[in-house]
Amino acid sequence: MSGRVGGVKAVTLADVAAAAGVSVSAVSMALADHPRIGARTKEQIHSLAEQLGYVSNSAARSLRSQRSGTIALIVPNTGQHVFGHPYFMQLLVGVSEVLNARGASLLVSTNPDERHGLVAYERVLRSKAGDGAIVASAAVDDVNVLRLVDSGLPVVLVGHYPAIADAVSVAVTDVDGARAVTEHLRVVHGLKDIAHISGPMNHQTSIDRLAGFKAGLGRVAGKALVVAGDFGEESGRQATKELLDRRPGLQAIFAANDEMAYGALLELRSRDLRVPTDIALVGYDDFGVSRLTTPALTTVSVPASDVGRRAATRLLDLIEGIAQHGQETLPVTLTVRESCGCPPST
Amino acid sequence: MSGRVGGVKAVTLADVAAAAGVSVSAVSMALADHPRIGARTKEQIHSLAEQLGYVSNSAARSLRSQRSGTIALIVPNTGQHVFGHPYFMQLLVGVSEVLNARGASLLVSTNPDERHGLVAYERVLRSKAGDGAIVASAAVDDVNVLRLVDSGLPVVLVGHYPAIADAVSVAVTDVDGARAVTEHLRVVHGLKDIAHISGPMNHQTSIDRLAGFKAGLGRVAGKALVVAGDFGEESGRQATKELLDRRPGLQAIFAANDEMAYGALLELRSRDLRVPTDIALVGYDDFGVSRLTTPALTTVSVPASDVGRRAATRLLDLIEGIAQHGQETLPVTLTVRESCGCPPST
DNA sequence: CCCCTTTGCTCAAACGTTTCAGCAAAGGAG
DNA sequence: CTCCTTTGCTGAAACGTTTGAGCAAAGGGG
Repeated sequence: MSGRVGGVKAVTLADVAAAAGVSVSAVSMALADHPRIGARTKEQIHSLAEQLGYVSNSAARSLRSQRSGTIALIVPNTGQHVFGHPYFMQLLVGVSEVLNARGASLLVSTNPDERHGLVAYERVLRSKAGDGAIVASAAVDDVNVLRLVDSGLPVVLVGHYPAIADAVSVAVTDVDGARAVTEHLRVVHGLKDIAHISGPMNHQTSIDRLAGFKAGLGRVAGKALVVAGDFGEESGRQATKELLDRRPGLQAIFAANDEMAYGALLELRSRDLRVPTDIALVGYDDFGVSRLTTPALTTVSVPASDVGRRAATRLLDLIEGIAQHGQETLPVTLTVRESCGCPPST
Repeated sequence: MSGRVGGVKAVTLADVAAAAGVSVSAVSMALADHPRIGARTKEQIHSLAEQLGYVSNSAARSLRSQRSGTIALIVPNTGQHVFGHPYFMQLLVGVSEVLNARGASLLVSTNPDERHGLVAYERVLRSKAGDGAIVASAAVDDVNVLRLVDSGLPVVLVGHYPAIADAVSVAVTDVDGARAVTEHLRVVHGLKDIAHISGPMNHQTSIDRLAGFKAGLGRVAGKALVVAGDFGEESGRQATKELLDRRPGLQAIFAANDEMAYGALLELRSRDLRVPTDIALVGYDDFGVSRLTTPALTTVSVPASDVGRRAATRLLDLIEGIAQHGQETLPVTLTVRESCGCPPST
């Protein structure tokens, strides 16, 4: 055993060729199952390669074939922000499932810090480290997304980007979901005074959910009270403070995601307001633990892993030259639990 | 704009060289800040490269320099299993933070299916796609881990591997944590009849937490009741059913992770057993939402993102030739909330 | 004024693959 | 027996980079 760190002596095509007594090309072609290599030779080379533990060098292969076999998941946010949200876990589940099935690798690229929106894109885009990219959770005003799409590199966007009409993207019916949950509060529970804690307004998701909220209010929309958060739990708590101070008799809060709803729940608890008796609360996303809180949170279920699956599938198809067109939209579903005032289901 | 999919014309060193009127080597050396290149030339080349949008081709660079600038996070489980656990999110947070800071990329490698423990390792190990690997959550009897460590490739193991004494690893004080939480139940709350829902016993984490549990029971250890789960919520629920059926007057349940504790909570609720009045419940991990359940879950906080940070740091150091020795162990902390019987903290 | 060092660059090889053109041998048709 | 096709392989080039050797010019010491 060599004392050098990382001193693994790699087996190359040349080693296999020498052992088999044929040329390097023959080995390469045999392993690629090229028709012009004899069956006997192929068999021999295959078993020899196996025996020697040959694995093709991915750098050399990529260089020569202009194909890395890797796709990048680009998230223009810091690591903390990204992985902190269960949404990305679900997305990753779907993406990695498809990539595994199709023999591709996954490069996860996040931004070092909030300033350099560029970095995450560029690293992958230019260096050819990935054959294509899935871009998740970019701000609507992020010019880099546009540049990336325009560059001709295969890219699938996660989410709805009205500004980039011809992009290939996979989104969910956020407007419908937000309207549905709002209407549930208004129609089923007869609540009129409903406030919304929105996400950051430079994200389309926030815009859509806000639009759905307003639509769901129907003709009482004039009373709409909206405070923006940042999708983080603490911002949900802050927003709730503000809402309660501004509108003491508030009947319901619709938070644009579950994490902010948790923050709201904490604040409501600390003010001894009972959910849903004193005030109803609903969230959005339905990741992980919404059903474990007390009361269990009524929310909108977003099929994030399906989104990941579709995004990965379409990206791989795109890379393989199968044309993909426009926006694909997956439906969300209203998940009624107790925090809206409905009775607990067993 | 070319009509071809992915038809991005890459700018190479040769293009920059031509524009600058120097050789390719000069450009390469200038960009690498080699001392034998004149200051004026360097400056000119740098601005020209910037202007043309040159980004080095990562495949070519890797091939020539035998360095990919990428490290792999290997998780010998399927995508679903991996990302489903908040533990990995936290790990990823730490890992990606360090990698970003040090200019490395992250390749996430999971297993296509449970059968082929090999695949996840091999893909990265041999193809040189990664300069090193962080292995998370492997079973203790996984021979591939041993092979990987023995291969000489830089590897950092997450967790405690007694069988591989000389491996570089980052773990947490699981035995201490489990003992602390058990002792809390026994000493502070005076509970004697405590059961444990363990994780799968082919994981060291489960073994350590079980050992800590037994240690924490002290001389009442004879009464120890243990049922194994699989770290999933549903298995926690099943285990709880079994425990309650076998020991009706049970005073407390210590689940080896929070997810199984959630499952236990669900089962206890459905039997109208009140926590902590009728029975105490504690978990382990403290990810995300343990404080949002009702009652808030007493648990042991595992600094998973710190583990990720340390693992990544040590791996990069290892790759750079800075020797790393043996096991590093990070402390866990007991996080007391309400489910053990302690009063709620405001 | 000559020789030696330093400076600033160029040349060429190498990393491990894939792929295309080509060539020898074998087989088949006439 | 000759010519053409097919079969089965080899040789060489190319992908874009890094790097060590080498070379010309400039500078400095004697």
